[in-house]
Amino acid sequence: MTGVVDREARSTAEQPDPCDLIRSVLARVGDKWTVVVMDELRDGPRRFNELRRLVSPITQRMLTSTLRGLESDGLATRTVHPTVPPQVEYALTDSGRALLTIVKSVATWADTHLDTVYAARATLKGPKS
Amino acid sequence: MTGVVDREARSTAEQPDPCDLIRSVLARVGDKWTVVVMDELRDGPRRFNELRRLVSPITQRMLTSTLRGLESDGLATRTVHPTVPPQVEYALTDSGRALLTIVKSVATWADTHLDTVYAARATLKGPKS
DNA sequence: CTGGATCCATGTTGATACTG
DNA sequence: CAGTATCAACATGGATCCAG
Repeated sequence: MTGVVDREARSTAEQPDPCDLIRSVLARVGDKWTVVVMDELRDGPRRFNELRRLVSPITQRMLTSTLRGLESDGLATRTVHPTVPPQVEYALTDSGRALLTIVKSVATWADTHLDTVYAARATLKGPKS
Repeated sequence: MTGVVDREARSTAEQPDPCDLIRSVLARVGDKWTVVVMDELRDGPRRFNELRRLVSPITQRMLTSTLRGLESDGLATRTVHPTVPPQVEYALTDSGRALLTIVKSVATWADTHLDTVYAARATLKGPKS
């Protein structure tokens, strides 16, 4: 990532390392469920089981852990409504929304370069030896 | 990813599923080494052990596997020079370069939202109970 | 309804040694 | 130089059961 983020620029609040953060973000959007969940939050807040249904075959454990991940990076918020039965709403933050936009540009990239990718994969499989 | 890629649009060459491809790309850039390696290829071709040194504590096994991954998605090329000792050069393709650009926008995002992320992480750790 | 806790199968990574 | 092969450590995800 040289040249992308000035590692020594920010004066005092020198947290771990910007590069680590970048990697952790990439790892997060690279995991199995995060992006799908974020995408389901694009139109507004969703409740836990609502997401569970929308994201189809995700397990509770994974949904919980995915949401905790989003929350812990400030990409989504968790709002508990003290009703009975309990209701919990999740919503994207502005940060999350901004990141989702970037992720969608990856989707666009994929769409644009479909041929390249499949061609490359096919070549490695069996170019007729 | 609803709305990003029209799942049914492309007529005949219906490979697996664009969504799968998107996920596989996200997973690739989300892994530990891919982006770092790509970034080292940004200024031109590099040889195997050259990359090995540049990417510091990467193991041969991981470098090989990372490069194979890039190659298999058409993000980088592998050129063998039949000299002795053998020389192998890796270079980004145009696709790879385009993807790297997008990834760098994630880096920019991270830089912009540093505060949000760290604040969220700190909040989850110990908001003074 | 929301989610914590546990167990377990599987995949991924690193260390190390060996090869054309 | 540029890999491959093997094995062990670890992380990840799913299934299941329990609880506020």
